[in-house]
Amino acid sequence: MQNQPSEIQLLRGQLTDFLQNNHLRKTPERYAILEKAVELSAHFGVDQLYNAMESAGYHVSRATVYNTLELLCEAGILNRHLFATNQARYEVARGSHLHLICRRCGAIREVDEPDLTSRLLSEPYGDFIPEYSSTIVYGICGECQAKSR
Amino acid sequence: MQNQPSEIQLLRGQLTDFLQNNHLRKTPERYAILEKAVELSAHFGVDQLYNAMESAGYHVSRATVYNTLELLCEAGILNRHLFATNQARYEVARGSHLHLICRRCGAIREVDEPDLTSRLLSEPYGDFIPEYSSTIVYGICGECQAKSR
DNA sequence: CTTTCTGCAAAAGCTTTGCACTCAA
DNA sequence: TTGAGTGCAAAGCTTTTGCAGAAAG
Repeated sequence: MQNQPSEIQLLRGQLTDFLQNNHLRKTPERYAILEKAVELSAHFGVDQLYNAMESAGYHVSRATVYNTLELLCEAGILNRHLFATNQARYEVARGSHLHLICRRCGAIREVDEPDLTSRLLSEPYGDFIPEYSSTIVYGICGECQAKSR
Repeated sequence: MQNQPSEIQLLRGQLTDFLQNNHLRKTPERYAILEKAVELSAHFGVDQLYNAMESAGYHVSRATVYNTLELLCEAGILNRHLFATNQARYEVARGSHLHLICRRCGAIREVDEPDLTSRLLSEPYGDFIPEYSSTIVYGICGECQAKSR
């Protein structure tokens, strides 16, 4: 009897397929970055990933991090979001949820919304091919309301 | 019989109310920037507004543009979005729609979605007070598909 | 008159780019 | 062997900040 493959195993396979199909190279950096991306909590930024890898004693250049994260998006493994700040945030593409962003402090909260993504992606948009969606509700979080009182 | 007030008249009034309620000053720059913001097509960037004002012979500093656009968001007159680029985009807060963004060329297309906004804003989010929403569907536009063939 | 707001320029932060070197195929 | 990929550092953009001067109330 075989074990169920873990998420990271599936994602590694997904990356391998993507690289092969597109005649791209399977470099150790690409797999290492995928590994850390999955390990980090949701909505990580480039710097966060970079620092996490440094701390783990695995050095890659910032340029490679940028390149690889874009590649992982291209492969459909990660989604790229821009929330209140001008710093790109990434998350593993899974689940259907929206993001609550506080306009004051930038705090991000995730709210499950089971049908939202599939509904947005299944609509007809003419010749535009939808890939993933990003829904943000901007407002003020409880903590910041308390502060301004 | 009185004429219906135009949108810009309503918005000027909205700005005046906001400034008075918050004990802020009614400077000519603030009204001039509001004017241009409404005049510009949807999804304008800071630079676009700045240049438009220069062309019109009305000089304001970039810092003032930044400050005022934030103030107009605070007043609920504009909404601020971050699409694929790291350049903030603003639009007059009206209608309920989502945005299709091409991951290749960054083209923005607006699609009406009558109930989306009200649905997102009326949901219960605990102590988070929702103000406005931003829904983006990322994908590849028809033009870019044609190019890569 | 006082304090907020504006203008200017410098600084800061994220991302991209160019080039030499490395290594996957 | 060879060209895609990586590392490093510099450059590029957008946005923020600090301070002196202008002007709203």
